[in-house]
Amino acid sequence: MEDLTAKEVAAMLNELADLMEIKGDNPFRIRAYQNAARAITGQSEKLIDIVKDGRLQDIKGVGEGLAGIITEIFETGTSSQLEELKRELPAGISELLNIPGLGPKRAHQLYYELEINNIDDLKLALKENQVQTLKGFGPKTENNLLEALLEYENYQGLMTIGRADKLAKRLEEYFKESDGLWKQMSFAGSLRRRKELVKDIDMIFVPAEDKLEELKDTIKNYPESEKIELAGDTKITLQLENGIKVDFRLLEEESYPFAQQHFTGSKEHNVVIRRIAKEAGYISNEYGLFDRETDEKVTRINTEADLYEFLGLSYIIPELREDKGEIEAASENKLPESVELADIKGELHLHTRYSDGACTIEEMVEAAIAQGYEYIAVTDHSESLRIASGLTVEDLEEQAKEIAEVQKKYPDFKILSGIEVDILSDNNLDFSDEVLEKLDLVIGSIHSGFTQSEAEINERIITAMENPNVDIIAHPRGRLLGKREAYPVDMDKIIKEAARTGTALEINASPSRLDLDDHYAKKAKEADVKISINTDAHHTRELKDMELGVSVARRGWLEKDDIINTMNSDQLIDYLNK
DNA sequence: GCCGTTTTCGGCCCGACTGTTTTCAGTCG
Repeated sequence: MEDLTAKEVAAMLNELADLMEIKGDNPFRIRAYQNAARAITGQSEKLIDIVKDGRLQDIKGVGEGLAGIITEIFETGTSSQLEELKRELPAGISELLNIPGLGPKRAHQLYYELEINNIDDLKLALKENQVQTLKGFGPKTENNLLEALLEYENYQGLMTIGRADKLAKRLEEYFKESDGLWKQMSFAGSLRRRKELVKDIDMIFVPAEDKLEELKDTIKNYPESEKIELAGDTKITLQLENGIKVDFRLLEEESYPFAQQHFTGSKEHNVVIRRIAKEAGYISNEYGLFDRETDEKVTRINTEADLYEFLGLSYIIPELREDKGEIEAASENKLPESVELADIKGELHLHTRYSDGACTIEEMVEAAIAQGYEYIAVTDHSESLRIASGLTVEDLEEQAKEIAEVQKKYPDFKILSGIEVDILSDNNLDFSDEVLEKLDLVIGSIHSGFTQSEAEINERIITAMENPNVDIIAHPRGRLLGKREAYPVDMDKIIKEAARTGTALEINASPSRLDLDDHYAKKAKEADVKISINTDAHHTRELKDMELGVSVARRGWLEKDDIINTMNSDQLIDYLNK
């Protein structure tokens, strides 16, 4: 039996689906493959265990056929169907589908009529005007595809939610200057669902009376826009620098709640919502909910919550709308009571000038108080992390004195003395137990030895968790979003051991980390592992990143009680002393 | 290929925009 993750198997099923699409297979069959790919990644159990027990068909979306394919992948490392398609279609062809405006039908034509089987071939053919000779293509399509291809080569990534938030803020400020032109304005899409990586930004507007045209012009004149991608009656797409797109939808006021729901997505969530509406005898779209017989609009829906209620569901927060079990839970009234930003009572991971932070202890305290917190833990780096001027034992004693001084000035606020201690490559911690014992809070983390094997890194983390002084493991996977992959680590094992040793795992809220992510945060909850949401702030302003960490927690179905820094300071101190 | 309080067949979400057509196909979200 091959050792594969659900994600790896899902990638194979999606590749199968892509190739089947290009070949021209039955679209419903293709969707079944895509659904199954998503369904297996949404499982909390390890996929290999489900396969071993022969329980694949218990997963909704996996029937006899796909269970066979998935089992075959585990037994042989691949699928004979996939291998056959790969023999039939060249390797680079599925990448063509990544170019905006180029879907399976056109890829099919390009391959079978012009023998184009990769991006480079396509670029050449477009430049030599061969593509416009195909049926259904013309000079405009050819030109659009060439532009899209060049953009794709230039920018093919997703932006982090942190970056998207900054763009969104500038958009919001721009449109607030012309607030007479609209009655409603909101963001939707994956930005509103708070996904860690966002492809584009979606905005919804209800224009003020007689201001539709003026609003459209204002949108088109957005100063950061490099190109108007498309502009219709109700929809405008702008392209900003680096190929980032912003979609605008303009609707009547009575459509607003439906549009919010519709454009927030996800697509998969909406497919199920519309099916439920259909089964109840309605058509659901961005304009309203309509009786299938009479075409009459349901008038008593004024908010998104009304819409969910009408369909027999409790309100589903945007962060959960991924069709990963939330609709079933909503129909049974079993949704989590999602943690909120206001539940967070303190910050347990931050840096000061003692190591690589930019601010003093007192400045961090002031900022935390301004944010409504009851406590912080000062957790600078330990000695061996020289790049971040890690503290020696003497520095740590020095710092303890300063903490005591500042504590006197702020009697109603609790300052915990802590450390972010390096878990060294030889499994040892950077400080002795004698040093660690004296501290209120110890965070263990890996900042070196990323090239070690998975077994070695597992062992490092597990050894650290077995040390009774270690309270939290920081950024457990070590990834930097869009920059560095996670080091090899078996998170299922780490979560199991965290439960056994009573160690909390961190959701690192820094926009470049978001580690744990929503997926593993959910798994941790299901294993009864406590979570600490920490910003790892190196500056007072970074304490505000907490919102991103809370979003990850909300996407991971976490509730207040799953998170240690929702406790008040007395409860937290009790918890840490246990 | 999956699914079932219309259950073993016959469905499978819905609409906007563009470019290509002359009533629509393809793509996207």
